[in-house]
Amino acid sequence: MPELAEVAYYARQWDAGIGSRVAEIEVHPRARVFRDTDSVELTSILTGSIYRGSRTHGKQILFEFSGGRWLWAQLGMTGSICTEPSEHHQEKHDHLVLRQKQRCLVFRDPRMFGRVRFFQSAKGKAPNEWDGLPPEVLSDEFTATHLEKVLRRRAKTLIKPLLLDQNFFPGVGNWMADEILWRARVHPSQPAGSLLPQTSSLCRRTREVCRGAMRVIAPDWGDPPRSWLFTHRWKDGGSCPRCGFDLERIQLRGRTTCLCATCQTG
DNA sequence: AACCCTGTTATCGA
DNA sequence: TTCGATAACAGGGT
Repeated sequence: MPELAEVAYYARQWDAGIGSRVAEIEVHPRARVFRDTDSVELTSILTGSIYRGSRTHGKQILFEFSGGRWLWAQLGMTGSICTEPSEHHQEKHDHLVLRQKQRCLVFRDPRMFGRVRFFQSAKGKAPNEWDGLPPEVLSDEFTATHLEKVLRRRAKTLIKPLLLDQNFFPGVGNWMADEILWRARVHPSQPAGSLLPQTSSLCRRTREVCRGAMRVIAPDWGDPPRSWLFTHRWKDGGSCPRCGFDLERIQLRGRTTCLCATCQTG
C-alpha cells in the first residue's frame, strides 16, 4: 500500500503519544516483521521509555524514544500505523502494541512484508544506517545532474523498474512511478539511457509528483484530484485525463503498469 | 474459485 | 557486473 506520502501520513499517527511513557509492550514474537531484530530484547529495553517523535526517508520510518532507543519500520504492502484507545485488545495482525496511559501505539501488517527493527545508539543520534540512505527526491541533492548520473549508470534498465528502485528513487512506488512517466510523456519501457535528453523534465516531474503527493495525501490522506492519472488507473475502461484515450495496462518486471499509449511514446 | 495487489529479496541465467 | 525473469513471502479484496 504505502508510498512516500502514505508513509509520511502513517509516521505522524503516533504524534499524540509524544512525550508519554511506554508502560507496556505487546509483540507477536514470532511474526515475520521481526525477522531482522530481537523482539524480546526490543520489549525489555524499550519498555519504560518515552516516545519522542518520528522522521521518514522515502518509505522508511524512524521512531525515536528516550535513551537513544529507536524503532525503524517499513510498511511493505499492507503495513499501517495507528493509535487505538488504551483499552484496545491486540488484534490478529497487531504485531507491536506500545501501551501508553492514554492510548496504544500500534504497528499492524496482515501480509507481514513490512519490517520492524530495534536500534540503540547514543542519545539523539540516529542509527548509523539511517545516515547512509540515498538522496531523497525532495531534497536539494536530487538535481537534474544527479538524475543524469543515475540514468547513465542504469542506462539499460527500463525506466519504470528503475523508478521503483529505492536506491535511486526512495519513496517512489508503483502508482507514483506511473504518474511520473505519464506526466513526463515517457513510455515506461524506455531504457533509462535513452531518456538523457529529457533528464530535466523527468527530474521536474519526479519532484512534482512527490511534492503533490506530500501535499494532498500526507496531512490527512486526501484524495488526489481527477486530473491525476492516479484516480483513473485501476478502473477497467479508464481513460486518460489528458487526452481521453483508453488507458492501457501492461506488466513490467512483474508489476502492473498503467499508461496512455497516445501520450506516452517510445 | 481464481486472480488481483501502492513491496522487497534471493536465485538463476543471459 | 548488470539486469530480467521468476518465485517466495502471506493475507484480504473482488
